[in-house]
Amino acid sequence: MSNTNTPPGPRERDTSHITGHEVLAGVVQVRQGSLKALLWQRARPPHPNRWALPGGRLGPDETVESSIRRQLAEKVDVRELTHVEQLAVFSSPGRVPDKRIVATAFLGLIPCDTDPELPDDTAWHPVEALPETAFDHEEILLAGRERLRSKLSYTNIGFALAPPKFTVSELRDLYSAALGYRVSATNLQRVLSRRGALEATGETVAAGPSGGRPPALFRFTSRDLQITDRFAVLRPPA
Amino acid sequence: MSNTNTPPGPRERDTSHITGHEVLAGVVQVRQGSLKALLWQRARPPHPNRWALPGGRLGPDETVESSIRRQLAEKVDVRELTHVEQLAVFSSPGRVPDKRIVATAFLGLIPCDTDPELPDDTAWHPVEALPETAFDHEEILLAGRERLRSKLSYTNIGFALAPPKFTVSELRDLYSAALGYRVSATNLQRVLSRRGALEATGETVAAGPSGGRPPALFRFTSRDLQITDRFAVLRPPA
DNA sequence: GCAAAAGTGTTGGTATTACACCCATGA
DNA sequence: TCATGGGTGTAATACCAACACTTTTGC
Repeated sequence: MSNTNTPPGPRERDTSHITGHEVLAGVVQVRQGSLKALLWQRARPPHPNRWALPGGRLGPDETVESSIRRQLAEKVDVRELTHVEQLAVFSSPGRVPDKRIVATAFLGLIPCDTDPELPDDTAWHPVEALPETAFDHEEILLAGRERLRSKLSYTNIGFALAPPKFTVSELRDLYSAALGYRVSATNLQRVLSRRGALEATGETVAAGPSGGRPPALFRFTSRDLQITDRFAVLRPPA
Repeated sequence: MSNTNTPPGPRERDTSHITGHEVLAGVVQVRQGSLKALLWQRARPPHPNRWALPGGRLGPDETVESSIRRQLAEKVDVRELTHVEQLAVFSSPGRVPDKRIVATAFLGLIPCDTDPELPDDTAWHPVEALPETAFDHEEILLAGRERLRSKLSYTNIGFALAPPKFTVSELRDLYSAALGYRVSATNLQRVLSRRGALEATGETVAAGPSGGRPPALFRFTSRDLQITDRFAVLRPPA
């Protein structure tokens, strides 16, 4: 198994058996009513023209968390990333041809009110209709979507998809896009309010062009990830 | 940053900047009414005499999953491991002195009716009162306990701690030990039955020496991990 | 019979969904 | 005034914990 891309120089040994480590992130955002992922199109082999997740090699003096944040800063502003979390390690020996690279995969979230400047090779793609992806990046992205969908149910992770202030209707549209099915605004507001994750700002905005009652603006009480529904069952005694 | 343990030979370059990868597992079992972890005592530096998690270097042709199963087979029989799952990546540059080793951590579960033969340097220790541990292994173990506690609430993961057949009282003791608080046998049976995770075998066993009604034997309907409480809220429409 | 342990019935409380209904605005 | 979307009230259901009660054994 020789490395066909960067042949070893005269004084270098073949290090293809040495495990390299990369970090990758499935960065998603709700845009135009559906969940989109940030992908860049590869120019060079392997997998030319296919779409890949942002990421890169782990540096010697960084954790996987700091590494992925550093590398994403080249694609999107770090301040725009409202949440980053580890997903899993992907380590099939053949996941990258002719090399041995283990990947630590992350989920990254961007609120819907920001529209980062993207490099020319980079674009948003709907997660439910991905283009041809490189390596195992589709699997990583789908794992990220599953994680997001689960956490929408028992945490306040919605804050990471939402702007600082929003109407319940806007929040419902975000949840619907991420979950893939229609969510009731009525019940969404009640669930999040009962759990103390949501609060009214007291402000309202003007009604839309077709009329209707002017909606109130809400915010998440915390913009850090919190588990709001610990212990569905078998909870410890009070 | 030189490697003080295996100094580079004459023709070798200093590779201490190259990221090595290891796999580690927090292997736990309920023994004598409390959750115990499998640890081995280090003889050599770094951290001599401290207790460490089983694991080792990732091989060139294996995934992290197959690697940890291979390495655990040296400590405990793989057939005795009823469940193995990834926990997280631990990657602080200083987590192992003088080396750069990224670890993929796993949680491993062993049912309470097996008592593996252990090497001389290996022993079970209560997770709530660990001895002095090496590196970041205590953090890994506590993360594993948290994962187990969470999954006891919304999956059938109890199967991995229990023997093939058991009474509800025995199962209650397993859950109590793993969760760290008393669980009601009455409600435990009802929750797991309602979810279809538990079923009666039809058999009963003799009562204990102090009398009492002879308990019935139950089994888990599946011995693969299944999420039994998907979507606590915001569930998709029927 | 009595103590002990297992298992069932029942009740009160809470969480959640669905749906009816009221509210406030633009046209 | 009416259509429209926002928001509240409420009923039906399901789930859960706690506890009373019954069952079946050993002594």
